[in-house]
Amino acid sequence: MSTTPSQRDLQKARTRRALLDAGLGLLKEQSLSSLGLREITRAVGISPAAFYRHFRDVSDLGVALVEESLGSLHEVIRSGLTEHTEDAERIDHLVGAIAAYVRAHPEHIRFVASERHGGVAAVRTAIAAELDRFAAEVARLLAEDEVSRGWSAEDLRMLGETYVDNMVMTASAFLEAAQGEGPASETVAHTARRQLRLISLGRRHWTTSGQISDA
Amino acid sequence: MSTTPSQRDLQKARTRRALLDAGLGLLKEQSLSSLGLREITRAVGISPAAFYRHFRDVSDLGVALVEESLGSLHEVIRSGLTEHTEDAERIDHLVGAIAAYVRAHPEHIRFVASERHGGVAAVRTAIAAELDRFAAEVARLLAEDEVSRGWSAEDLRMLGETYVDNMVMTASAFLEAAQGEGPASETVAHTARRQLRLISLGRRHWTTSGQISDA
DNA sequence: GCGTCCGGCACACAACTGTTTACTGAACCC
DNA sequence: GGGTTCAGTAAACAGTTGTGTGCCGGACGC
Repeated sequence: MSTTPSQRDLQKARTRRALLDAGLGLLKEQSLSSLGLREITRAVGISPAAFYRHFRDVSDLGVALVEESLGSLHEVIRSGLTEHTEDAERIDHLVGAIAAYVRAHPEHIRFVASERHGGVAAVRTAIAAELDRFAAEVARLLAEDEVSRGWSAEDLRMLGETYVDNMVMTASAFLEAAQGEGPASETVAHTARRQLRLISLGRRHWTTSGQISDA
Repeated sequence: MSTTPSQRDLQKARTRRALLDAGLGLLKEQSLSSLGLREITRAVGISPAAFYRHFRDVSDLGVALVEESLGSLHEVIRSGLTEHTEDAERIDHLVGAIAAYVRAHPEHIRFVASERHGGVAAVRTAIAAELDRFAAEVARLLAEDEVSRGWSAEDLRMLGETYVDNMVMTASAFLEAAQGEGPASETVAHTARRQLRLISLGRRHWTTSGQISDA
C-alpha cells in the first residue's frame, strides 16, 4: 500500500531523473571522475546549488546510476536462461538478448563498462557488488541443468563468473560495434556465440575433480 | 648503429620518464580524463609549460603509457605458452606469470584495465589495437598445438580473444586482491586456473563445424 | 486560511584549470 | 670560442570548478 506521491514529490523525482539522464549523457565523452557538478546542472537547466537537494556528490549520483543500469538486466538474463534448455538455442537467445539490451540502453552499458575499473571507488564497489549478485544468480540457474550434476558450489560459482565476465565483454563489444569503433555487430555476435559454445563444451566434459579428461 | 645520446637527450628522456611515472602514480586515484596537466608537472617539479616539450596533450601521454604497459607483456606470454605443452602445467605457469606481472607492474595493469573502456578515445583505441595484436599472437601460438588440427583461422582467432579476455580479467582481479578490494589472491588464481581448464576442455572437444558434440 | 516545508535561485568565494608569451642559460656543433 | 638549439621558466590570460549563504515562492498539512 503506497501513499500517493504529492505534487512536490513528483517534481522532485522529475528533476532527479533529469540529473541522472544528463549525467549519463555527459558520460559518453568522459569518465565519472572528471564529470563536473556544474556541468550536469547546466545541462539540466537548474542552478548548481540545487544539485545538493538530490545528491551529496557526483559520485553519489554515480552509485545511483549503477543500480539503474544493472537492475533491469537480472530479469532479462533469468528469462534467457530458463526459457530454453537446449544449448545451441539457449546461446542464440542469450546473445540476442544482450544485443537487444545494448541497443536499448547503450549509455547504461557504457557507464558500467568504463566505471567498473574506473577512478571512483564507491562506484567501483557498487558495480562489483552488483555483478557478484549476478554471478551468483547465474550459478543458481545453471545448477538446475542436468549437466551440473555433482558440481561443487565452488565450481558452479566459477562457471557463473565465467558467464558474467563473458557477457560483460560481449556487451561492451556490441557497444563499440554500434559506434563503429570495432568489428561489426554480426561479427561480435558470431564470436560471442562460439565463445559460449566453447564454455558449454568445457562444461559438458568437466570432471568434478577438475582434471582434464582425455578425448 | 645508434649514435650515442647527448647529455641533453639524456636529460630530456629523464624528465619524460618522470612525467610518465608521475602520471601513472596519479592515476591510482582517478582516471585519465580527469588528470590535470598541472597536476602532473607539479608532481614532477617542473613548470606547466615544460609539459609541452614532451607531450602535446595529457591524452598523448596516455597513449605513450599504453605501449609501455602492454609492450613487455608479449614476451611473458610467449614464453609461458611455448615452454610447456601439457595443459595443466601450461595453465599453472600462465596464471603464475600473470600474477607475477601484476605484482611487478601494478600501476600499469590498473591503467590498462581502467582506460580500456575509459573516456579518452585515443587511449581506448591504442589499447584495443594492442590487445588485438595480442590476441592474434596467442592464436598463432595455439595453432601449433596438435589439438588445433583442422581449426579455421576464424575459430583460432576467437580462441585467442577468449584467452586474452580471460587474462585481462584475471590480471585485474589479481590487482583488486592486492589492494584488498576483492577475493584473496589465491582464490583468484584458483578460479583463473579452473576457467582456463574449462576453456581447454571446450577446445579439446571442439568440432570444426561448431556443433556441440554429445558426451 | 495560515504557518511550515523545501526545491530552486542568485551571488560570492577562493582555488584551480589549459595555454600563450617572451625569456634564460646551459649544452651543443663546427 | 661563438652562434645556435632547446628544455625549462615566470607571468599573465580568461574560464572553470565545488561549495556556502541567504532568500524566494509555491505546494503542503492542518
